[in-house]
Amino acid sequence: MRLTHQLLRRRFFSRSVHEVAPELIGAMLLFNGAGGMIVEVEAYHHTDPAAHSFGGRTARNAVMFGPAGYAYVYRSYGIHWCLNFVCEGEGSASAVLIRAIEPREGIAAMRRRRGVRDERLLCSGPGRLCQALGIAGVHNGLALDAPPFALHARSDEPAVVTGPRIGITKAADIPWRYGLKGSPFVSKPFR
DNA sequence: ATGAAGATGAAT
DNA sequence: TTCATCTTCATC
Repeated sequence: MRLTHQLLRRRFFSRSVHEVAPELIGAMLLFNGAGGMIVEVEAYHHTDPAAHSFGGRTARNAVMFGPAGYAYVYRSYGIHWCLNFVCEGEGSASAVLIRAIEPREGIAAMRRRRGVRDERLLCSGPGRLCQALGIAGVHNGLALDAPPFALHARSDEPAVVTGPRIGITKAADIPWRYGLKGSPFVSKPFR
């Protein structure tokens, strides 16, 4: 893989979550050398009733209230782990949920951790991609610009599509899911 | 102490 | 469509 493109630093994430989310489409996410291109994300602004931080600071969402550029990892449905990138200024408590990546690096390790061969089933979904990359609760609060994380800016501007979010009951109609147009690696098709 | 809901995924 | 699985948070 060519690493000619820029590493995403804290400044990249220190902006509105609605600017950062679409710009993450096409970026490269690596964790301990395994990962791929981000093809689907969801924006969670603190004013959004569906955001974990909406009801105020708790033990679980504390990282969301910290500075931008850190990983917020939480347990979903008692079984899965989900990865977010904290954005905006400290105290804003807004983040982007990483929902799917197109596998590029460390595919053998991903298959081993996931127990499936089909590349479309490796990282297409927030729980799946965490399992494939080996991301878990112990990684909550880690900086995104230092190992084991490595995030690289996209070199071209891809075609981005939007739609309502997945698995949301409150504010389900808010179209803050962003995806790479035509990608077969999104967790659910855009329409 | 208890209970209901939950930013999911896999099987049926 | 059902269900596994369990943390989190509000309520009693």
